[in-house]
Amino acid sequence: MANRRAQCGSSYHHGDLKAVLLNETARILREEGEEALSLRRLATTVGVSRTAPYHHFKNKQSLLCAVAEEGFVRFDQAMKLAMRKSLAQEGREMMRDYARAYVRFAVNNREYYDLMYGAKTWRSDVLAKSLAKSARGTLRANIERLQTWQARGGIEPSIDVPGFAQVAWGTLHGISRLLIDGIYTDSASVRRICDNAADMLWYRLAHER
Amino acid sequence: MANRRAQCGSSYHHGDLKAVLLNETARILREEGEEALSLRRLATTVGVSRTAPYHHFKNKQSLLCAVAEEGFVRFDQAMKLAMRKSLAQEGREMMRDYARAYVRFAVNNREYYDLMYGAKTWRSDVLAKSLAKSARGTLRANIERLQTWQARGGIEPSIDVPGFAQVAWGTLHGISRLLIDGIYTDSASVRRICDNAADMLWYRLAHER
DNA sequence: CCCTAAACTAGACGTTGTCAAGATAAGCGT
DNA sequence: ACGCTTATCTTGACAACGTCTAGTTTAGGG
Repeated sequence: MANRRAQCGSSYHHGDLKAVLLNETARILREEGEEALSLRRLATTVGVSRTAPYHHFKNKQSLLCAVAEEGFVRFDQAMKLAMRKSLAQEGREMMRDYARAYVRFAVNNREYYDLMYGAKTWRSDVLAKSLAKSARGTLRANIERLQTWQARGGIEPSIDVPGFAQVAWGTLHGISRLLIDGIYTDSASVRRICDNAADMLWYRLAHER
Repeated sequence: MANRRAQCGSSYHHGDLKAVLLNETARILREEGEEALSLRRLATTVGVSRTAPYHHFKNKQSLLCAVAEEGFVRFDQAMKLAMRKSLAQEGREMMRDYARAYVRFAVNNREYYDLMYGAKTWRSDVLAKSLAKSARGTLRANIERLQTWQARGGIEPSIDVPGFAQVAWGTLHGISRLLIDGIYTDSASVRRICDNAADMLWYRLAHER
């Protein structure tokens, strides 16, 4: 069971194919782009026959959804880590840290981010359950954190927190997408863009209407 | 030259193939999605051989870029029309109108919007020139409009207008994408989301730091 | 009226996603 | 030790795709 092909020379069973496929898929997406990913080439690269992946994933879309799901796990980890670091910060600086962390993850892990919030992923019914669970869990956690914060007096009581969260998410998502897709004319100053956005969001949170 | 095949029964030359291809492509994208678009099926649907489109477009990507370019034209028209209507408005209401118009266009013309700001379109070198010209022109026009407005005293002088425009674009783009891709949990209240975003943007514009 | 160029077609090649049928190996109870 | 079940992997096949090459048809200017 624990004999990998790479170590064992040439065994019929691979031993760890599923995990290897997930990693190699992410690598190809990152280094060569979505167009370059084909199941056949993937299988060949990994050293396995063309149809072997079908014993671990229903089809190509299912493989991509699995990669997306791993992306959500990594995203949660990255954001938790970033938040832990900036706990002691004052509000505005905390918002800046959050924005930077979000966009940094998106840009540095675009192969995952593309899948996490890609139209194909969400329109496919393959992972409708577990994927939506991961994703909506992330959003809900954010909203609850803000509401706790509001209850403690850190945020104006008149603010509609869920509504704000929607807009904040939209803002960070939009900036990330424009950066990833190479549409911003000066994508050099990512940090400045993030801080501008964060300040705007913080304004909205901290001021009465 | 003016004999269309549809009218003329069966002439060898189609007469209007390029325009028909552009429209039919948009229709397929809108009604059946990106995955359903193949050059062969497109050609067959239009009543022409498989390779006929290649006499009007270098390849599939080139066709898609042409559709995207038409999208930019439509976008400019739609936004100009919307702006003309809300010229007399006060600042905050004007911003709301702008946000609504932007998102409405994106959602109602998703087949164009997807291409206009899709990664494939921008990484492809086919339309690097004319496409980038359309797109960046749109953004620059926005910035200049804001700067004129600022010079007249409608916007705080301390505001960095280009920086603001980047963030505003990101916000509206992000909201549009989340709506189009079906990721927002309650996409029913588009108008409320837009107004929230617009108010936040307006706050940033109208208040000293 | 012919001739050039534009528009279109037919055939072919390599690649893709996926299915069906068969081969192999691991792990289990006996 | 042995056979059975089941997970895993392979080979062969099919239709659809993007695109290339070579040939065919038509329009319009000299």
